[in-house]
Amino acid sequence: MYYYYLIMPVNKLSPLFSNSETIKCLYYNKVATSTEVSNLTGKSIPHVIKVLGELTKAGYVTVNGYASSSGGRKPLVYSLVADSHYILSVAMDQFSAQMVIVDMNNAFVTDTERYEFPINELTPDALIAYINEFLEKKEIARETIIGVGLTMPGFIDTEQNVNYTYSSIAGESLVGYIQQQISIPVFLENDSTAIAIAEQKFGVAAHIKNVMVLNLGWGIGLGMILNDQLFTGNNGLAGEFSHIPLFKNGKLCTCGKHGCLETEASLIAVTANARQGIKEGLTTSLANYPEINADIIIAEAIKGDVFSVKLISEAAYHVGQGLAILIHLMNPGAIVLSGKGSMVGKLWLAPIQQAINEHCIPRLTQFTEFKISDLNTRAQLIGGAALVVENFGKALEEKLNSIEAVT
Amino acid sequence: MYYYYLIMPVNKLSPLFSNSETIKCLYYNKVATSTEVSNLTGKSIPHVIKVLGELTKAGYVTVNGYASSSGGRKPLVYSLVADSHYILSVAMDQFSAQMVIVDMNNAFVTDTERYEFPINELTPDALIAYINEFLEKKEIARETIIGVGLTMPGFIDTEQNVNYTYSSIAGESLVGYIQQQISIPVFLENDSTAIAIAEQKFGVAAHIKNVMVLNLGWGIGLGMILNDQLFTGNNGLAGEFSHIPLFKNGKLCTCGKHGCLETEASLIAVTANARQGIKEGLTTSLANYPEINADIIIAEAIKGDVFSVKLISEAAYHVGQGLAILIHLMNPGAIVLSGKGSMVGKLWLAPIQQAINEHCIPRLTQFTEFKISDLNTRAQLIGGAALVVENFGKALEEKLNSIEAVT
DNA sequence: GAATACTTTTTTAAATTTTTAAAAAGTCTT
DNA sequence: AAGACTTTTTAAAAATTTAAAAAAGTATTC
Repeated sequence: MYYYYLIMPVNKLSPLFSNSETIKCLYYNKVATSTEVSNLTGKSIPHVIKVLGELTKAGYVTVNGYASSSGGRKPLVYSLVADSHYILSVAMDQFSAQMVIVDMNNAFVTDTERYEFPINELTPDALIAYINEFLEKKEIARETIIGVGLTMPGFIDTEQNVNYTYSSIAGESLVGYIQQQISIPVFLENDSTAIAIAEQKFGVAAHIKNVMVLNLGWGIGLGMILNDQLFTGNNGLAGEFSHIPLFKNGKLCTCGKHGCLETEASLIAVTANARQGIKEGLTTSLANYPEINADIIIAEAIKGDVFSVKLISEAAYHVGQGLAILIHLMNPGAIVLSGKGSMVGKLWLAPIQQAINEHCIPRLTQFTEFKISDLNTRAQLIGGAALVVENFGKALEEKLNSIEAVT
Repeated sequence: MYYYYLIMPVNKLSPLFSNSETIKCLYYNKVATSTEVSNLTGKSIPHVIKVLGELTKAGYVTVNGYASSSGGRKPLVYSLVADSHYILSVAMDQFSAQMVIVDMNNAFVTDTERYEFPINELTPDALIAYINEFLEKKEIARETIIGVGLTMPGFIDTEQNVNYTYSSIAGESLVGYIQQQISIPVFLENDSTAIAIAEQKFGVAAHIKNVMVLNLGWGIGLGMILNDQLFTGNNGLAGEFSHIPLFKNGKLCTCGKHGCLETEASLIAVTANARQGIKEGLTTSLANYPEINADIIIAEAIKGDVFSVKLISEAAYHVGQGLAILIHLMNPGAIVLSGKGSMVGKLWLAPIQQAINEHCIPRLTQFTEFKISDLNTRAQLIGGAALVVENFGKALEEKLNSIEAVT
């Protein structure tokens, strides 16, 4: 089992790289017929059938019987062999990392574990230790893991594999270092971008050509799907929705500028406003807590605390102001509320709509639909796994190279 | 000559449609070697050489001798036959239409004529009369014109071929009507989008993957090049930069909303501010005019009138505020100042930079370059012609169909 | 309820396209 | 001026697509 890749002649495997489009297709659709794969990959049916046959022989793909037909020959149904490979998804936010292992049917095959630490204190070696600990605990053979999807906040340059914001963990060449230490290919991506991928492939953004996916968390991230593909800008830094200069409130933002959207609309701003309100002696159930945080405000808002609802509504209205700009510029087919904050998506929706109605040309708004994510807190983990699938060919190749280097 | 298309068997021509990528490539590069065409179209060299041979035989392409080589066999240089076809470009703004005929080397082969009228009073029949008048005056055989590129301001849905803003001239099916009346295929596009195409293909935006092209005119239009291709949103309505809600000035915009960028930054706003200043008795050479307009203010600003410069600077600063948002969202490689207003591009640049410095995260600005168009007032006309080239295959097909219908 | 018409998928064979390799044509250095 | 190196073009092989036929169903009709 361990020597699987070694026994197989290298040049025998090479067609697999070019077949990664078919693998992606099956991963995102769970099951598919040859016609469906043909339509999705843009390859001809005879070619697709040949590829599927090869992949079946190689153990990546299996036939699941026949699908029904509206009249005509029943098509064979193909799917990936769920346990042929696994993916480790590592989803970080400012204060923790969540890990889970995903199979080739996009199913979580382990519990999700959370490791807590402030992100800017994390070292590569500490992260490696967490990953090793997790893998040993879950008793998944390292050789079956095709790649690690590492997703985190920050300005991430995916060409250079660098996180400019948190360079201690993902600075220059550190991704390469981690990859080498755990002997599994590692793919790095921004958290909001990962969430956008998840929503596009498995969420409410599926099959919409142009989508703005909001990551409602500590800040307000934005992942953009334009013309059915991820848009990350000229240097991978697009989507800094949080820091668009929108207010003349004089409030200093963490980015060093004044009046960013974040200063009025993030959960950090909401928490600050809550503290101010309590200090002023407002009637609110928040006053019963010794110390408050965003989770508490959200919880109380759901329970119906008027002040908490007002706080979130205000933030949401400001987000809506920003979205009005986005709609004018991008004319998107949909805007998706995702990320942690989407758990209370309906609380956000009304004030956002209000702001849009006030600030948008009606002719434009009619084309943009609002949707609330149903992936909940799993979005980033799913996106991280999809990131590895997107790079399946590359992952396989790197795995081969590393094994070749050992022999 | 007249029956050229009829003599040729229809199915003989069909490969030409699929060769339109090669034609586009030659049109945009003026001259190109087989290797260049191969790289640009993504087709293999043997295939490109075959296609070029066919096109040469059909009279579309000619060989221009050999290019120099940095070491190695000299490549053959191909170009389009300049007079094999012509394009009529019709560029409208709010008050006039400019027309010119362009050959297959992207050269203007006639003078540019201007027809004046308020755009919302123009009828399709009037436009048809202007076009016919122009064509007869220029003595260009109608059969050699492969298509008309019609570009104008307004919310244009390129799927439906409808201008929602000025529907009297380009409402439902009116484009089809014009096309039928003049027996030449017509292609409709937004003015700012046309300018963006022109800048990408022939201007300072060439070879940059992600570019924001500003159309500085009566309003402030925006055409976006994302991942090397035009982005027009889910319904062709993207780029409404003029109407992003940015101010709390209470000023009513033509769009019906308050506080649009246009209310502070357009030439209309500049003119209003100028009148106000004159009324207040400020010292300015503008006071010498019985009635002022944007052209006069620009002229006086160039001459050095302090008040005029201040007016334009203020507008430019506001444009810069909007651009700061754009940079955060899109992380563009370049921002191009184009359109009529770019004639005084340097006047705009300093205050825009000022605003960017104040409102943008420095890490982002370093990746975005500012450029001033060198296409001047020709940008929209060039873009209109390019629009026809982009649809060359379609144009040829429609021409064929219309001739077929006659026989 | 069997025969026929219609759909849809799969297979087969032919045509096209692309890739790979080799040959031709040229430049540059020593 | 010869040989090493580059680049384009041609030729042959490999891969992919297109078109057509065959296979396997479903629905309808008499």
